[in-house]
Amino acid sequence: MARRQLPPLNALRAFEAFGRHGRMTLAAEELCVTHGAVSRQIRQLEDHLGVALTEGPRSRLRMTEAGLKLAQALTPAFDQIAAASPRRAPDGPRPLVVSCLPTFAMKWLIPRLPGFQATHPEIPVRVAESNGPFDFKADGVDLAIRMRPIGDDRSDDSEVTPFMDHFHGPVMAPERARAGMDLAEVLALPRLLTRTFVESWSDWALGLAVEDLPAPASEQEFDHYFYMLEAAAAGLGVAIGPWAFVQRDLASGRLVAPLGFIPGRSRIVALTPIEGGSPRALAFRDWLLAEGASTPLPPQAACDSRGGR
Amino acid sequence: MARRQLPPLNALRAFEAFGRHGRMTLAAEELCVTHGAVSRQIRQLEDHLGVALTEGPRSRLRMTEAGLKLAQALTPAFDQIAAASPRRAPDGPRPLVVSCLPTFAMKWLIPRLPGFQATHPEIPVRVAESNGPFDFKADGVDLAIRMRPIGDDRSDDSEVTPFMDHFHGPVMAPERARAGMDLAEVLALPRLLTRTFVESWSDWALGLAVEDLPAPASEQEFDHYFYMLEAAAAGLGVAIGPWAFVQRDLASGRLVAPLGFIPGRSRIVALTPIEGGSPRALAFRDWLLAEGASTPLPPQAACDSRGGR
DNA sequence: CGGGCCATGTGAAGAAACCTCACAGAGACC
DNA sequence: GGTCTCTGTGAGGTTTCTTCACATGGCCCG
Repeated sequence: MARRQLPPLNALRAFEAFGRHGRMTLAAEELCVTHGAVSRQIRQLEDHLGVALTEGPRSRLRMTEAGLKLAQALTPAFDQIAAASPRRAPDGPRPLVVSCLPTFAMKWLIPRLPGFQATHPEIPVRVAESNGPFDFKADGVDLAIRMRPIGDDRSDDSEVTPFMDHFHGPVMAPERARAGMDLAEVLALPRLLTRTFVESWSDWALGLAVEDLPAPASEQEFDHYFYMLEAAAAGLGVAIGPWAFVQRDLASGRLVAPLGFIPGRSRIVALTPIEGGSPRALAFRDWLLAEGASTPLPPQAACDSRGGR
Repeated sequence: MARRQLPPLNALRAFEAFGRHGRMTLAAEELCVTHGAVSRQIRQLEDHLGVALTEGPRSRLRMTEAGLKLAQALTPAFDQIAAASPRRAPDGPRPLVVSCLPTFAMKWLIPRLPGFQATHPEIPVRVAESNGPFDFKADGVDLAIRMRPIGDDRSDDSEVTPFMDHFHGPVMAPERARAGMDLAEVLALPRLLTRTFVESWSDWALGLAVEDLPAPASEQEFDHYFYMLEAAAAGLGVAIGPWAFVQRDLASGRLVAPLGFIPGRSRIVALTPIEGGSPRALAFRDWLLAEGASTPLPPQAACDSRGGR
């Protein structure tokens, strides 16, 4: 008689967070619980569905294809729920609202936020994740972080402050890579794309001074950057990963970048209202500049603009 | 640090079910819990959000506008989750799959299903709710229920069996209605539409031999029939309601139909595969015919084809 | 107008789910 | 081999959810 037979919702939420972060420990942090709780929830979900959602050794867990598919559907569903749920007005002072690309927030900004809080404990920060355009006034945004082509630093209603260069390169699971892999080999692998930045491959090729990329073995498109990167980690193919997004996964060995990284045609910029940028927003911008300057640069590209071996 | 601050998910599920059914008791039945549990969940959700989601006396509860907005967003989100969640294969015999319009399922078919089960306990039935086209083989559908214009009883791949006539008329909350209300008064009210049947008003006007409807005070469109009807019950305006869908709400007084009902240009039909319709599907079709014949007809239309007073 | 009916609100107690703590196992890296 | 990181798990406590039974309040009908 039940119209729907939904899996346990809390387990779905836990798995969705795991899907985005790629590690239970991080998902647990987001949900404000211990890693054990997340482990149990995901286990419960797998039992309920009768499908393996994770695979690999405990120390380097990845999603199965079924898991990736489920997580990709869950993220927009929960986003929709979050967007539709009115929030009661907070008691404290209005936080500084920073609009940011979701993956940049997760992989770069949020891990560094405690540093900002340490220097400016009086400024509460709220990160609003968004890919698209925004309006300072209508959306209550104080500062936005976006990608901008180099040179395109003019805007009618915002001041553009580049604070970090953008390097990118092909990344994949260690099992797919070989020592001394060359360009042709990489291009022969299945390619992974993200809908939020479909030009990634052509942009990267342009940086290599390669006009036309050969057709790939296959292509697969994802709705979000982080799912594309998780798919790469799961061994489904090769993705163009921005240095800032994959730095930690490279360090931990979940991903490798056999061709290294090259500078992209964009920079990561902070946007502030052209007039009346609040002191708090300017303080945040200054902190971004300092953090950008102290972020390590990628290793020397193993494959420079001459291409191939 | 939490990326999202989602309300309690189980409370959202309870409220979503309440939103579709319009009554806690029915929602509780769907969720296989008692009405008290649903009542508490919704109360918890209202406390969490700090927003009233329901209003009106206990015996005739309705959603507030905020509640309607939330419920409308939750339904597709949960649908998406349900669609993405793989289900383990059931143990028992393959059930008879009946594809049906969601609102017809909820308001007419499901309340009568126990009657079918009583006569045919050996045939398990699964109701698959769907608005769109379907494929008997690809979707595993044994029988489908759809609306069909009268006379359009031919089909390449299915046998069409009309089993119930379609009557419709404007319905609204009792507070919006007056005794002796006439056509002009009804047409002056805010109009409610549903995306799944946008022609409802023009179809109804055609039945009245009225060529052009005057522009309404305002229009509001909903994604589902049942939300449009809930909006009508909440007093947001007037909707064209099919007799089969609103019969129970009229009986209970949640809705009134001051102009009565007139025959529509469609009939409700059962579709079975043109060849190899299983005996189980035919048994179900026969049962539909009997149920359709025994469904009471609407009261005499207070407003016939001459229109107005 | 009073009794019956229906649907929801609620107190208290029991049931279920969840979380934490602490430790174990398993790779990875040096 | 030692150490670090991350996940799996047993036991036990805590919170949350449900149920049952009854109360409340509106509607209908005679």
